Amino acid sequence: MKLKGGANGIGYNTISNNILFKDFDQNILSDIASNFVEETWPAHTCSNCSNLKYKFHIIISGRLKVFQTDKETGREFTLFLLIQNQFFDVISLVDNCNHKIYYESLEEVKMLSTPTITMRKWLKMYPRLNERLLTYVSQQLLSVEDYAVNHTFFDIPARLARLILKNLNHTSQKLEYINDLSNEEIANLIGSTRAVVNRHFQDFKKEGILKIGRKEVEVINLPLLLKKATTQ
Amino acid sequence: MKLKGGANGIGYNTISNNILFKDFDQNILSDIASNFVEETWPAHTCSNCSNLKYKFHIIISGRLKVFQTDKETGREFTLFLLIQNQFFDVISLVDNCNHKIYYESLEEVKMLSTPTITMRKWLKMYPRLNERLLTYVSQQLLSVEDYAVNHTFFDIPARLARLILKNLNHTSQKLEYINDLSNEEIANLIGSTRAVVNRHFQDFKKEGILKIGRKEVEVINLPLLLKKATTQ
DNA sequence: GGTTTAATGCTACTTAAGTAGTTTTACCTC
DNA sequence: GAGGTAAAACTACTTAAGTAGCATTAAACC
Repeated sequence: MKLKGGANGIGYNTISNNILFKDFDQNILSDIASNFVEETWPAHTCSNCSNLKYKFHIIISGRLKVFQTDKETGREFTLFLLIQNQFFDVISLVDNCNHKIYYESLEEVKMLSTPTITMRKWLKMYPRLNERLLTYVSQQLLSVEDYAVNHTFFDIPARLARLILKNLNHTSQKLEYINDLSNEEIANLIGSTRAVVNRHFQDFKKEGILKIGRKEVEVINLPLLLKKATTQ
Repeated sequence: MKLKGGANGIGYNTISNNILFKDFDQNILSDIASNFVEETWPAHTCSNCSNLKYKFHIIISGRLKVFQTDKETGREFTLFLLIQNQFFDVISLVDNCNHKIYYESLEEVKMLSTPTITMRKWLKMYPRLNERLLTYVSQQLLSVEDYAVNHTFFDIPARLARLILKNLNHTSQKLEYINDLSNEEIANLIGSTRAVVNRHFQDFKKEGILKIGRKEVEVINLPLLLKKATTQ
């Protein structure tokens, strides 16, 4: 499962193209890459923060769901879907708070990992890293803020419409990145439940807004969808 | 309204005690302090990001509400209540995204401000600043995440109970920091409305959990409140 | 091709959040 | 102490989100 990330391997390529280490000297990059190991999580591998507390990860391929659960009801809420070049967990890098969070690979996910302690050493050595992590965390903050605003001000049809619009490829009229998700996973993204999401998908179909296949969504009437996204 | 922050004035004191600049050399601190000006916002002064886009602020005293509004319904949602030594807006410092957000002083608020461009210059000069901003933004991320989780998993009584517990002084049994807020402002904090918050406050009173005066909350039965906070 | 499994579709019901509107209370000011 | 104002308390109503349970369909796998 683990391979040493050699100077010319996938590790080096990932590191050198990553926003964090972009424009670092080549020999520094080699050194950094050699301190990362490659990990592969098969589809639907689950983990929680306590297992990963002491490691920092960079995704190479595949989608990783970052989520919270309510033990009482079993409901999930997806905070982020991480893809290529994104990292986790920045929070545990910054301070040792007990940030309870869960991870699941939606398909096979390849990633690089290095001990938190190593990453902290680099943060001291290369101050640029702090700046870049700051940009990344700020984007995450905006993303969660967006979720909070949507959940507070909009009903499910509007939240569903906004999720679709956010992930819409305007040339193909189809969804990118979340197109193959089940109703259940869509519900987790907008903070609702499968049955409710499905109910509104049916409405959207009847109103001629969407064409919905199995794990596939296509927008038929964009103006109507835009209207759904703003008015309750 | 504006005063030059002199080397021995309130500006210098605020800067030198702030987490951002703590342990900087005294002459650097003086230079930094001299680039800040003091501002006073009377109670209930409102502003939005577009007015403040080019300035970075540090609160000296008073509470500043950071919020979003829905124009349709007029509802508000409070993201943060900023107090002494906290800053805004870090996001506009990091990238020039159009982060739409509003500000309102709950009472008279004193703060220091400096142009964003000056702050950016310091970030380049003193890399430590990035590290400290990163810690601050990470905390904000956790705070918004907490809001999102609460809003997704818990009903109003639970969210209300959790808000009270988070702000409870365990020796006095009274609320700190948000004790004098109206039902309306409490509602904004948990993403609900005044009437609903009041309804559940009445229930909490009847159940002997809280004693509620005008703009004052006291916890009578802590175990029951804890129970409300976890079960729906 | 037949069986199993998972996703989707659908119906019926419950409940709590939101809304509107009015009444009462406390507080502040003159 | 009277009058005005803002917050809080209360009543009645509407609606949509959530829940449960089952039916149907598509895909996956022997």
